Amino acid sequence: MNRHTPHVSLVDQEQIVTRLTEAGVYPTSQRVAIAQVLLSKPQHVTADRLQEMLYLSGFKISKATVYNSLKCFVEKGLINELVIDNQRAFYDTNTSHHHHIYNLDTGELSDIDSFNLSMLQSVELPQGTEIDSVDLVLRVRNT
Amino acid sequence: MNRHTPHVSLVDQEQIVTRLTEAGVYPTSQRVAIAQVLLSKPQHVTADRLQEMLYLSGFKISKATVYNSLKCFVEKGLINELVIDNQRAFYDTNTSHHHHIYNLDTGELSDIDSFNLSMLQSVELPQGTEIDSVDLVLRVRNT
DNA sequence: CTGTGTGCAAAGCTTTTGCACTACT
DNA sequence: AGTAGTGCAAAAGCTTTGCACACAG
Repeated sequence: MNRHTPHVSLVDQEQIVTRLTEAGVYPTSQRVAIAQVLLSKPQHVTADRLQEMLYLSGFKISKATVYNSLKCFVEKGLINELVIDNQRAFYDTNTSHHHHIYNLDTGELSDIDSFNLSMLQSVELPQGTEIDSVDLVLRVRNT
Repeated sequence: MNRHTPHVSLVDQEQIVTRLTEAGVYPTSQRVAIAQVLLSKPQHVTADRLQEMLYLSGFKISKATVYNSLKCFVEKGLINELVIDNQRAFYDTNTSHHHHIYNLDTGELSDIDSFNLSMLQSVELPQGTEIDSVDLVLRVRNT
């Protein structure tokens, strides 16, 4: 196996192409590579970390393309963009409704299953608006 | 009143100096100016907007100093830094515990009084960590 | 051959750093 | 004069834009 051969199987590639197409994303080679690395398992990544992972898998894709692809995936509902840290965006492959624990010391991000937030029903929204999402983040520190 | 005279009273200045000193912040002229404009009323501002407000009040302070002062105020508990939008930090002069409604269409940010989040007691925190803060943001869109 | 849409270098933001300078001792 | 700490220009980091290029019809 030479150094340009990505460590992925054809089966994965076909599944990914199908998944992208069904979501309405045109499956270019860059997007397929990104989706293979990103969607392979439940994870929270930054654009920077994703580019690094792509590089380690043998793909050389510009940061602009990584960002544009992530944005495209978010718009089509394949992943979620998280607002966790003012310095950088995190992308979450788990699109089901859940919340997060963010370790301010280590940068580690973990999931909390969605719990009942029925008390939100009593919140008065501003005139002419509707809820897009409810984001809850527990920020923790090492003791 | 010439154009270099800021529209603030001496009484305000003295109160601000006292408040900064009590919080452990050395009251330099830039910090006093920033605190006067920032702490004059409950509000949510970005660094950029704050610099603009300072300019309109007759103060010319570099963006680096605005950022460094805001960071200093956050560390001393005078204001809170909010994580609301991946593009920029918001600073909140209301340091009591409460949550936020963010309008994705207009960028408008409003408060929700803190409600009972007792269900968080059942959340298992990662080993060796303690809660620093609990942030809840309702993201809304115009209908 | 035409038009739609992509990939990426370069530009544009936001935020941090490093150092000259100030203000106390 | 020494020292601790500030203000800001310049640097760094994150994200978007604009245009050359590729691909489908």
